[in-house]
Amino acid sequence: MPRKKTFTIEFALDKAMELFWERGYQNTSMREIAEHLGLSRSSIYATFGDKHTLFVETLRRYGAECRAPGLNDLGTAESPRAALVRVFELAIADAGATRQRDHCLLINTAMQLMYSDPEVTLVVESAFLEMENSFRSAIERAAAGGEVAPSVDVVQTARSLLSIYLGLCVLIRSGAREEVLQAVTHQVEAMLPAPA
Amino acid sequence: MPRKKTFTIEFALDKAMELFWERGYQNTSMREIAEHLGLSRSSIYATFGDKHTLFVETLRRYGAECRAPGLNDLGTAESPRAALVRVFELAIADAGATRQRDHCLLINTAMQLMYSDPEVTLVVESAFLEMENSFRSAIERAAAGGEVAPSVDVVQTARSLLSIYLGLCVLIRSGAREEVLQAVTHQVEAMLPAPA
DNA sequence: CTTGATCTGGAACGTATGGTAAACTATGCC
DNA sequence: GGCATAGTTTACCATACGTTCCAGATCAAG
Repeated sequence: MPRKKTFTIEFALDKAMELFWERGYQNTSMREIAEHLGLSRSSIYATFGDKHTLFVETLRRYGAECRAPGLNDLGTAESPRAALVRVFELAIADAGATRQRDHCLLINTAMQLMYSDPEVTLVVESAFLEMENSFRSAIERAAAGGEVAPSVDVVQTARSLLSIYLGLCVLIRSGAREEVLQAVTHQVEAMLPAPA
Repeated sequence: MPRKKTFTIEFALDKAMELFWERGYQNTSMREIAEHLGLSRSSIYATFGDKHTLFVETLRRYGAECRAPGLNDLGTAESPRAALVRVFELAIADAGATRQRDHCLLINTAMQLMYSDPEVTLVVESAFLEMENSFRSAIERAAAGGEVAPSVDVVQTARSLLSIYLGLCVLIRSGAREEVLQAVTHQVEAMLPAPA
């Protein structure tokens, strides 16, 4: 009996994400989202109920699907070490291409909404944990495959890589020079030395 | 002839900084600032003219005076290496003490206002560059004093430390567990190995 | 004490925002 | 074809914000 929706929620989330990503939560109004989506605000409110929950939904989708470029290949790559380094190189390369856009919506969010938003905090926390775990298992695989020295502390290195990656995102956003970003990549390589 | 101001601009900037620091730019209203300062809005507008310029002024003061805790000691410390490590330890320690408050207003700002604010971009960029330079000269001094191996690439390590520090701030903000933060400190130590 | 400049406080303005209510429209079942 | 259901739209509301204006308070010089 009912009328059918003229859009899928996935499409709406993706479109909304584009704006949140580019401008941040506070800087994106529901009007802009509606316009960007080609709908009126009420439809969005009817579907998602709230700007905040729309954003959380967006965040969840981002955390589930996108994350950092190259991160999803970590588990399957034949050379885990190369895949690890590639995560950082990709972040830098993409930064050059699309300057405006920070490449980690999660970090963006972490800095903006952590103030008093437990729901968002949870999503960000778990996303970071997942990144840490991706790094960890990749390092383990690399060690098992003889790509990195067994003396490397897996857990500590994974956590350090996470920290470096987040810092790299901040640097990119702040418009740091290419050489600075490259230094970070080299450091990542140095943190994953070949067996003696 | 004129009446005297009932507050110093330094005091006002410090007070305003407290709020901007805790809540970010967008989340801080001029009304809150006025209340926190014990003044009326007009006085603030008469003195600073604008929310934006007030913020930039605040940023400049922060960049000039505070920066990261422990960073100012880098140049004078007898043990530059220990001072370097201490910068990271302090960030973590302070994080435990005052949870709410991110310890780098600059990062906060970088993530929030970089979208389209060239003035702010400039301040943040130069502050990061200054941090990089502080790290660099400390590493140089440490190498000269025999605290770290001469094989350490000074420039690359300084830049990596900057990235790690920024990432650490994000992690702190995101409520990361103590162990994760500690891993970062250990990594910093590992990046500054003693001479063979 | 007067004067004149400056500062202060509060009211007020215009705007933009998140959110809502009610009218309108399309869909599918009887 | 009617009718109920759900989606979409238009118009609207209340609020909060940055900012400005104006009357009154406060000081220093003459």
